[in-house]
Amino acid sequence: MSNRPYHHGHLSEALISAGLERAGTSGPSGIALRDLAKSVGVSPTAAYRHFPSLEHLVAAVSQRARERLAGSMQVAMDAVDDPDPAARAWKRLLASGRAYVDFATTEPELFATAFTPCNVDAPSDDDPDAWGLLVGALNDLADLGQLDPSISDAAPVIAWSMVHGLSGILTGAQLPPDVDAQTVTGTVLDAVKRALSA
Amino acid sequence: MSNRPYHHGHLSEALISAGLERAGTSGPSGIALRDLAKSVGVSPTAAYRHFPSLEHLVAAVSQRARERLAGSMQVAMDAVDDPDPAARAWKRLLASGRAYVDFATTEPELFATAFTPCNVDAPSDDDPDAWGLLVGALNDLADLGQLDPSISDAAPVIAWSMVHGLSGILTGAQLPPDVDAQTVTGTVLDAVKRALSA
DNA sequence: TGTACATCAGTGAACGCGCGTTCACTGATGTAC
DNA sequence: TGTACATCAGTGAACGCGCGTTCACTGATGTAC
Repeated sequence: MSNRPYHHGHLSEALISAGLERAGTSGPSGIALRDLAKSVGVSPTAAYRHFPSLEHLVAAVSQRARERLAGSMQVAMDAVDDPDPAARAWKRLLASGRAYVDFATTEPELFATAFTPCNVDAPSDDDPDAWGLLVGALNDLADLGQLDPSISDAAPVIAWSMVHGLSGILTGAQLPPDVDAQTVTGTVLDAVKRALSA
Repeated sequence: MSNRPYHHGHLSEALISAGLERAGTSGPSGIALRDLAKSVGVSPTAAYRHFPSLEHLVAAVSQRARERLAGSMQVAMDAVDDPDPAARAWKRLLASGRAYVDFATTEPELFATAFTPCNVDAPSDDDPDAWGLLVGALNDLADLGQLDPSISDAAPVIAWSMVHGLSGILTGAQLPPDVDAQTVTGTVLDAVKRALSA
C-alpha cells in the first residue's frame, strides 16, 4: 500500500512498454536496460529477474512493435465494407497495405524497431501477426478466383515486398522530395493489384 | 620514408574504408570513431581534421556502401547482351534488380549501412547512383514503348519498392525458412515486369 | 637560393558519460504441516 | 490457525569498458620574399 512497494508487480510488462515508448522516439538502438529500469523506478538488476539479457528485452519490444503494426492493419481491414465479395476482398488487402505504409511513415522509429535484427526469438508468436493477416487476405482473394493462379504461392512475398519496400523508401527519406507519400502509396497499391490479378 | 610518418597522407580515405570494413561485419552502429582511428594507426583526434563529427564519417561510409551497391548493379547491367532492344532493356532492368537483392543478401550489414538514417548529407552525389541507374533503365524501356504509359511516372518507385522490400525481407530473415531466396527473387522480378509492362 | 613563417595534420592526455552485467544481500510472499 | 521456511523479486554498490569530444600542444609542409 506504500507509495513504492518493494515488489513492482508487473515489471516485465512495464519494461516492455517503457521500451516501446523509448523506441518510438529513439529507435531500436535507443533501448537501454539501465535507462528503462530507471524510467520504471527500479534498479537495473531487477530487470534480470525477467529478461536474461538486454537482447531478450529488445526482442520483446520488437515483437510488441510488430504487433502494433499488425493491429493497425487489422483495424483497417475490419473497417472495409462492400457488398460485393471480390471488391471487398481487394479492399481489405489494399487497406492492410495502406495501414502498413501509414504506420511506417507516422511511426518510423517503431517501424524500424519492429524489424530490427534479433539474435533471440520472441517467446511467443506475434498476436496479431502481420504476415498471417496478409496471407489470410490473399487466401480470400484466391478463393474468389481473383488471383492469377500461376503466382498465387508467391503472392504474399510479392505483396509484402511492395509495401515493405515502399515503407523503407519513405522512411529512409531517400526519395526525391517532390513526391507525395499518399499519392505514391496509392500508385504502389495499384501496382500490387495489377501484379496479382487474374 | 620512416615506418610511421607523422602525416598519414590519406587519412580521410583510410578512415572511410576502415569504416566500410567494420560496417560490413558489425553494421552501421559498429562504426566508432575511436575504433576506426586505432585500426588506422592514428589518434582519435586526428579524425577531426577530416570529419567534424562521427555523424559525418558515418554519412561518408554510408555513401560508400550505396556506391558499392550501385556499382554491382552497374556491372550486372553491363553484362547483359541481347540483339533485340526491348529484350535487352528488360534484361538490364531485371539484372539490376537481381544485383540489388543479391547485394543485400550477401552483404546484409553493408546493405543496412547504405540505408542507415543520416542527419547529415553526403558532400557529393553518389557515384554511381542506384536511383539514377534504375531511372535510366526504365527510361530506356519507356523509349521503346515497353512500359504502361499510365504508370510510367511511378515506375521507378514501383520497381524500387519491390526489390528494396524483398531485400529487407530476406535480410531481416522474417520469411518462413522453406522459401529459397533465389527462387523468390525470380518470382518477384517477374512480378515487377508484370506490374510495369505495356 | 635560402630562410622566416603561416598553415596543415598530427599527438597524448583528459573530460564525463552511460553502458551491460555481476555480486552479496534483503524484503516480501506463499505454502506445507 | 499459526508458524517455519523455501522461493521470489527486489536493492545498492561495484566491475571494466569504450565511447565522442576537447584541450594545449608539436612535427611537417609549403610558400613569399
